[in-house]
Amino acid sequence: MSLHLHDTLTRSLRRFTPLRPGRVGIYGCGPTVYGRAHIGNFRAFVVYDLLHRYLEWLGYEVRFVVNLTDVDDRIVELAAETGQSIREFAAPHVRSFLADADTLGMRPFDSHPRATEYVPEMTAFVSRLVERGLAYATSDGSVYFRISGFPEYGRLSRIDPDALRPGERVADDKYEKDDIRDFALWKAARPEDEYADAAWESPWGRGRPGWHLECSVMALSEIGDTVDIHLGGEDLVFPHHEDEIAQSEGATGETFARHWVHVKHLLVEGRKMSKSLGNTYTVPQLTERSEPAAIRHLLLSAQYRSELNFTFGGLEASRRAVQRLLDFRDRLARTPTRPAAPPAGIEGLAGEALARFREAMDDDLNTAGALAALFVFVKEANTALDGAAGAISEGDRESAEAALASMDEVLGVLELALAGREVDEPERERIEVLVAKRDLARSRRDFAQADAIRDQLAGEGIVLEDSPDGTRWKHARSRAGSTAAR
RNA sequence: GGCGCCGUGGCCAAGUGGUAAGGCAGAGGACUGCAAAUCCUCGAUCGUCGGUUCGAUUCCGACCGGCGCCUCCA
Repeated sequence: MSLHLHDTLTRSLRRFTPLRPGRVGIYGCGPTVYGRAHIGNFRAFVVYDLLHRYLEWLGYEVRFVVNLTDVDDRIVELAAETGQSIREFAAPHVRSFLADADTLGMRPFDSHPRATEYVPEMTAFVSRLVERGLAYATSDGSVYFRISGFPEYGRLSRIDPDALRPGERVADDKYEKDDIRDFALWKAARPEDEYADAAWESPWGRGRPGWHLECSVMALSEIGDTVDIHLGGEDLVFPHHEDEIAQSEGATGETFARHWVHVKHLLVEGRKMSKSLGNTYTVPQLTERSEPAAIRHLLLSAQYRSELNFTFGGLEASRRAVQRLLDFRDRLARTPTRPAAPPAGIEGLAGEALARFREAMDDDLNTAGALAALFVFVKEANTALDGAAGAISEGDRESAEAALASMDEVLGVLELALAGREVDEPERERIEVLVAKRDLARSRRDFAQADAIRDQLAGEGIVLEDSPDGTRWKHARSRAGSTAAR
C-alpha cells in the first residue's frame, strides 16, 4: 500500500500523490491567537505534526505551513477592551501556542504566516475577485464574495446553497449583501478596529480582512495556487473551507487543494469541551497532572477521524504505556552483544513490526494500528530477550534499536519521554549514592532500611529494579509530570 | 429540519464475510528478601431486532442510545 488519506471532498480514501513528485506543500489552519489553545485544539495540531513527520519519514520534501490568525472579531474586541493593538494583544498567545506545541513534541513547521503580514496580498486578491465579478463592494466599504458566481459552492460540505437561504428577505439591511449567503472578504473598519490598530487602507476604504480570505491568501502566497493537502478541524469544513475553495478557485481558476483532511473533535471525559463545563484543559494544566509524552500518546491512541475521549484515566494509562516503551528501550540498551551470540530472531521481528507500522500509517494515519505494531514488537522482542542467554547479536540489537527509533520518529512519544527524564550529574550522583547505600543494607539483609530508601526515592518518582546484575533506577515519570498519580 | 459520525471485554481502541490487534486495569503462575521489570496463562458470541449469505461483528434495513457540523469553535 502507499499512503492513502481520507479526502473530505470525495468522502473517500484516496491515494496521496503530490502535484510535484517527491515534494509536498501543505497548509493547515492554525490557531486564532486570542487565548491559550486547549487540548482539543492540540489534537488537531498533533495530527498535523504526525502527518508532517510521516511524510518526511516516507522521504518527501515537505513544506508545511500553519498560519496564525491574528486578525479576527474576537481579537479586535479583546484587544480594544484592554487598550492594546491586536499585535500586542496577540503576542503572548503566539508565544504560548509555540511553547505548548514544543511541549507536545511538535516539530517546528516551516512557516507560521500571520494574517497581519499579508494584508497587501489580501487586498490585491480581493481586487482580483472584484475584477472577475465574483466580489462586490457595498456602500459602507465592505466587500463580499458572490456565491451565485461560483456554481461549485457547497461541494466540500455537501450543503445545498439554495437551502442556505434563510427566510425571504434577500436584502438584509444590516449587511446590504446582494445575497444573504454571500460572505465577507473585506470588512469596513469600525471604530474599535482603529483603536486596536486593526485597519488598513484598501481600494474600498479602511478595513480589515475577513477570516476566510486570510487563509486563502496565505496558502496561495506561501505554497502556490494548489496545495497538496489542506488540513483543519472538522468544524472548519463549513463555512471556512467551503469559502476558501470558492475564493481561491474563483481567483486562480486552479484546484485549490488536492486533498482535504479534517480532524475530528475531541471529547473530554465523555463530553464536548466547553467553557461552561470547565473542561477546556490547556497544556500546562495537563502537564501538572501527567507528562507530555503521555498526553501525546493519548492524542495518538485513536485514529484522527474517530472520536477520541480524553480522560484523566486514559492519561494515566497512556503514561504507563509510554513507560513500557521506555523500559524496553533501556533493556535493549543494556543487553550485551556478542558476535557469536545465536540470533534471537529479533531482527526479523523488527522488520515485521516496521512493515505493519507502515501499513497502518499508510491506511489514513491509523495510529491505533501503528501503536499496536509497536507494542507487539515490544512484547515479542521481550520474549526473545528472555530466551536469549545473557547476550544477543549485534544485528539483533541494532535492528531493534533502529526499528524503535524509526517508529518513534513518526510518533514522537519516546523522544518526549526521554527529554523529560534527563538528569544532571549532581542529581545522578545523589541517587546513586542512595542506591549504593540501599545495596549495602540489602547485603546485610537489613530490609527495613533498604525499603525505606526505596520508598524515599519512589516518593520522588524514582523506581528501583533489583536484578542479578545489580540495582537499576529510573524515572517513572518526567519532571513535567511531577505530581502524576502513583 | 439538512448533512454526517459512532456504539467492539472494566476503561481506551484497531480490525476482518469464515468465529476478534494493541494499551491500561484485574486474576493466577514463573522470577524476587519483598518489590519493580519481564514472560506465561485466563476473560468479549463485537447496541437491539430483522434481512442477504453456506456463513456477518464485518453488507442491507429498522429501531434504541451517544455525538458532531449547519452560529468566524481545532
